[in-house]
Amino acid sequence: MSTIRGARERARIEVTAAIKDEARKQLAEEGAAKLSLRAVARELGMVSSALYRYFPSRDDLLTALIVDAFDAIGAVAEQAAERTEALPPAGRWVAVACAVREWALAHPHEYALIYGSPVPGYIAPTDTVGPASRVGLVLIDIVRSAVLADDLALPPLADELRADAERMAADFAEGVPPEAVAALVAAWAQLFGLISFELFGQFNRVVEAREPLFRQAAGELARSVGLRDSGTA
Amino acid sequence: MSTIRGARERARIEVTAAIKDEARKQLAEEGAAKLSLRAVARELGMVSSALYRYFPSRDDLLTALIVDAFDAIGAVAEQAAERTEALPPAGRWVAVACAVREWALAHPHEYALIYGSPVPGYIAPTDTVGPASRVGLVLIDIVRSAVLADDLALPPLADELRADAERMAADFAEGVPPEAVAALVAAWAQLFGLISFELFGQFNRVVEAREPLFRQAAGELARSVGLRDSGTA
DNA sequence: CGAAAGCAAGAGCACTGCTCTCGTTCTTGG
DNA sequence: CCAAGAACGAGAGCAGTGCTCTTGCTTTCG
Repeated sequence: MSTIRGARERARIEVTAAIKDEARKQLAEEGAAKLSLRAVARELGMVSSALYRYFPSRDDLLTALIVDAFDAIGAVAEQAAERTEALPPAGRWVAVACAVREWALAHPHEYALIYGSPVPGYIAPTDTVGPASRVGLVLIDIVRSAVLADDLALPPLADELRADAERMAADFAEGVPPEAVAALVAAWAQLFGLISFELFGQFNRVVEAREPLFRQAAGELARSVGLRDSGTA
Repeated sequence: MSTIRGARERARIEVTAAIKDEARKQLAEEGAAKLSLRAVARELGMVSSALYRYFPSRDDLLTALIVDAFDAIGAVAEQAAERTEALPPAGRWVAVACAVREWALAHPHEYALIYGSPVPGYIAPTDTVGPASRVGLVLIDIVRSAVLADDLALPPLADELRADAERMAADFAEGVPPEAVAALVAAWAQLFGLISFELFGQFNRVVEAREPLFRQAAGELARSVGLRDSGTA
């Protein structure tokens, strides 16, 4: 599959990429709200209606950017995990968290696009769920690789939570005990809460030492999912 | 101050309130992106230009809604804290957290307005910082009221964080030890991370038992700031 | 009472997303 | 190989937006 049949198909791929690049550029400069199809077309030297041959609507363009952003932040997380494979799990956890945070700081508008308020009538197309889960899967993997070596003492689960935690474990975190899965999902959300507060201005006039605070909190989150600082393996 | 001088002034207040109400209604239905000045004016039976006598721009209208939303969620938090004054601190913490979450679930678009991605060129007018800090102040108060009775064992702070934590304690959390202040600020962000993930769809197809998960995580966050479950007031 | 300030209305500008039509160009099956 | 058909870019146009400016009317107040 994906063999390029002719000049037309090749051109289509290139133009599609050019549109996304220009859109990403405008997104980085002005934010999603100011992203204008007409401005993108103008900058590319084509007329606005021509753009609809490639994206059926503005929302579809945004969706494409969303998928790309999820993939980018997912790739960053995966790379950080690979790069630190030798480290103890808690260290890997913090490394992944810091990598994600740094990507967010470097691409604030793209981060806002995927972890801020859903922009349009917030449909969540099915093609976003795959890329969207990559960061989470990295965190799960780190915990999974550690859970065998470490007998963890996690807080017991309430009954209503236990059943769902077992389902989650079966669904996407096989081999991880339910207590850890529940803590993991919560820690996942909390990690992005820290990043969002920093990025969206909630820490303005409050926190100055943001990187140290993030490291400290990420380290505590690692503990909360059962990773010990002096973890063996 | 604030004595109503005449019919004109009284009318101005009423019209301003009517505009905000209609805007809030449209915000709740369609979200901030779709909020249209012209539609608000239309619904109110006036012409769009007349609206500019009351709000100099669309962003100013949004800012007014933001302030109101911060006040509303702050009031909810304060009420929850008052209502549970007799409970042990950890219980109050969870009660406040749940109250905030429930307000968010009931007013998703208003929540997105204040804790989602900053909508316009994200200026943060000075008149928003007061209302914005009310929830945080409630949490600080709970910890402060408990810190005397409980000798807490919190993780030590890194050097770069310690200085800032001491500054924060002096600035807005007098009487709370720096370890608790750092944990508090992080827990504050993490709390809203949990709410945002649930509200913005990140938990779709992942977490089903969201309320139990939130309670569990909020309880752990209470522990993380030094509040014991069996705390003796 | 009359000047001044506050107000609503309307027209208008520049911009947006999106649709439709019309020639042109490339692709492909008979 | 060439004609039918699909893909494409350009342009005009529609409905909607935020915002400005001018024009009269009404309320306020010296």
